[in-house]
Amino acid sequence: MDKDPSSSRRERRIAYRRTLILEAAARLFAEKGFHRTTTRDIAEAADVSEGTLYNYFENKDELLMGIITYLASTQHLEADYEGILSGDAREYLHSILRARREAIEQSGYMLQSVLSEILVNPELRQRYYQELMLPALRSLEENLRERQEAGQVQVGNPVLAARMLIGLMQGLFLLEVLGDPEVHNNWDELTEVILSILFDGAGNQD
Amino acid sequence: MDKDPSSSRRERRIAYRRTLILEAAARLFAEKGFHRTTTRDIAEAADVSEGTLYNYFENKDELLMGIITYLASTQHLEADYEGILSGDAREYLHSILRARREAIEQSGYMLQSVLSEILVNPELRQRYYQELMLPALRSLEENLRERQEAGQVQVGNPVLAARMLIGLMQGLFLLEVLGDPEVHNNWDELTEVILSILFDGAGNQD
Amino acid sequence: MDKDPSSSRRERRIAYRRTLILEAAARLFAEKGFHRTTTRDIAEAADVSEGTLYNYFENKDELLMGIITYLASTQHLEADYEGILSGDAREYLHSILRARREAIEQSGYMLQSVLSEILVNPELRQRYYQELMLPALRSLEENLRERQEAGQVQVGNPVLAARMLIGLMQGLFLLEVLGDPEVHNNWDELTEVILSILFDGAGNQD
Amino acid sequence: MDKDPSSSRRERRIAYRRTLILEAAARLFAEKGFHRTTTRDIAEAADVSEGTLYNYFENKDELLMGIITYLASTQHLEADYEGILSGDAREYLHSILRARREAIEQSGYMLQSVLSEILVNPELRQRYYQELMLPALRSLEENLRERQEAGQVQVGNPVLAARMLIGLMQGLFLLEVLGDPEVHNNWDELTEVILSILFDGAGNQD
DNA sequence: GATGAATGAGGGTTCATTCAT
DNA sequence: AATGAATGAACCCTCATTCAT
Repeated sequence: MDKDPSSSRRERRIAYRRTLILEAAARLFAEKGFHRTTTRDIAEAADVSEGTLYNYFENKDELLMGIITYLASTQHLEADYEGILSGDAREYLHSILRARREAIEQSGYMLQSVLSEILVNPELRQRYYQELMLPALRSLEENLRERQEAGQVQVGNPVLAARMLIGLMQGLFLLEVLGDPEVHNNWDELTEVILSILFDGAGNQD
Repeated sequence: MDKDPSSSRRERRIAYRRTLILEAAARLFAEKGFHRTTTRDIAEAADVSEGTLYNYFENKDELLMGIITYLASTQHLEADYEGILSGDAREYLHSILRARREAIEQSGYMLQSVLSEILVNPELRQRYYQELMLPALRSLEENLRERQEAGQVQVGNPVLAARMLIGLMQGLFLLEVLGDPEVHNNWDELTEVILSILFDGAGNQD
Repeated sequence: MDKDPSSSRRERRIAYRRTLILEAAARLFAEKGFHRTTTRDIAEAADVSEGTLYNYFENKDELLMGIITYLASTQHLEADYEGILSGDAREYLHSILRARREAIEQSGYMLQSVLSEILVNPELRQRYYQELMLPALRSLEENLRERQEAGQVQVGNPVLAARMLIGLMQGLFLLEVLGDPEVHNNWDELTEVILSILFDGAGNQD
Repeated sequence: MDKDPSSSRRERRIAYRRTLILEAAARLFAEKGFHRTTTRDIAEAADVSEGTLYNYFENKDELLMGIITYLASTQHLEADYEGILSGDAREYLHSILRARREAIEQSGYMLQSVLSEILVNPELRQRYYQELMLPALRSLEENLRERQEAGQVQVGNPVLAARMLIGLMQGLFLLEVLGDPEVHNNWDELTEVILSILFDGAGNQD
């Protein structure tokens, strides 16, 4: 009697359903915004009833919190920025930019869905900053400090340099969301321009 | 009878009230978001009746449009980026960063109020991009191109370099909104770090 | 220009509307209970929109509170019980019973609408007790005490005798609501029986 | 195999569980009302699952019916009122008041839980009247009639006098529920006052 | 019999918008 | 132009009930 397998299959389906709901919600939030998305919309997109939503999330706000937690758990931004010291500094930055690009392609809609509300919801804002932003900033700071000590880079204050780089990437994401065709179509060349300026400087030293 | 003087005085009063409403709305939108702000909230903050709002704006959405138009008309971002070719390139970038800082201090809440909706409202997004973003990008592109032709800077593709710089500034604004204390408290030092990296490069060329 | 009269007519209509809503609500609450009555039901019965309900009452619960306040303001139960000392004691009690009967015929549905919830809603219960029950008890106590001192009646402890009489009247109201035909059809005879027992006693003193 | 014993043990367990559910429900209904009590509340209080409730009761309304039936089967109000003719009339009334007091102390919450709905639910009201009220009224009527014929009491119309007495006791219960401290704290003295007035009259016959 | 996840109809409440004054 | 009461569509959420396990 395959009862255990079947019940574990059910359990898995239940656990999976939470993710399905979260993804459906995030997609809709990114498309039309948190407030213009109704719980009915989400239920339909996730192929469950409205009531079921509330078996998985206490209320609509908790869906946003859930998205942040999900992002924090799957993205491990700090991992991206920890990198390996042994690697060439330029290659390190290159890999960061590549990782960001991939993350955005895969789950940019999640970031977008949440970013809109973060701008105007203090509670959410703090959670986002603590759980996603700060870990990323800390990892990058640390890496820059070590590389600077090792003489690989010259960034002055690593704490502020980390802000500059993270800010740069957030800003490029914003331009992408705004639909700027240059950023969208020429990512690779843009990466080159960025790397070149950041490493060699835009000043004409000749 | 002196209708013209009296009506122009009235016109001025009307225009002034329109601005008052817009500022009240923007402040509230930045604080708690467009959708959590009711027309009643705005009416109270602007010290008019709800009905009166609709004499100045067709509907609530038009307030957002109004804020964008207001920003476009008062900020003249392109002016910031046009700068003067004669000036030193480093000094030019420095002045851009200073201008951004001042603009954000004065009317950052307006940008914030609108940015949240821009992320999830295609119509608004396009308007923002066309009226504010693109002019700024174009000015900066042009300036960079001319400076590069004059041999003052080395940025590769000026179109993409402009994206990098504008993106960087947008991203720093985001970090500021998120409440990052480093960005907020050490703006001058951050400016130095940015200028140094952008001009001299972070790579250790010794 | 009859502007003042017309606006005061409007004002009167507005003030009156509150009462209309309250009466409509009470009638429905008595018929099918507070919880089985929807705000839509009330709005339709009062011939206003649902939204308008909320211009007059903060929420559905406040309708119940409003009914209690209305009862307290219109019934002036204490007045009923204050009576006139000069009057014959038996006539006094008779007039109390008559007054109760009339009050119940006119606004019994209001009492019924509220009584159901009072039994299971502590907040409402306290309000009802303080605003309606206690004043009536106090007046009756006082009257009984004075009459007893004047040698008109013999009730032992007036505080408890007041409980007995008020309890009796509440209980008869309950029997009426329960649809007991005897109480409903023979009120006058019942009054005689009550007066006779209360004054002369049911014990056979011969 | 001994199926009968085991099944009767099971039957007993089932009947017991039914009672547990009923008691849990009544307690909650008395506390916060029928409509504010969810089936989940009841299930938790009775330590069963929500689904199990529906194995014992067809639906939520049937719980109320069940409570009335339970009251009717356990209280046997008629028994209280039948009394023994041989006893002294005053003693008879005294024992009635004592019995009510005890019944209320033991299962007043059940009466309260059901009374609230009775006031606004015609179906329930009729059932309550037929199954509980009428039997009590009939017994008391009969007893009074016999005692009057025997010359023990003078109540005029025994049918109406029964209403007066039952009404009085219901009304005292209401005052108790309302939290009146006098009724609650001085029950014995109140009993004396009532007996004295009912038997000897409040009129000053000297 | 027992469970509890899934359901979806229905309810209270909000709020942008209108319009008579 | 200014007002603010009236409106009603729409939304979030609850909860009695069902049913597969």
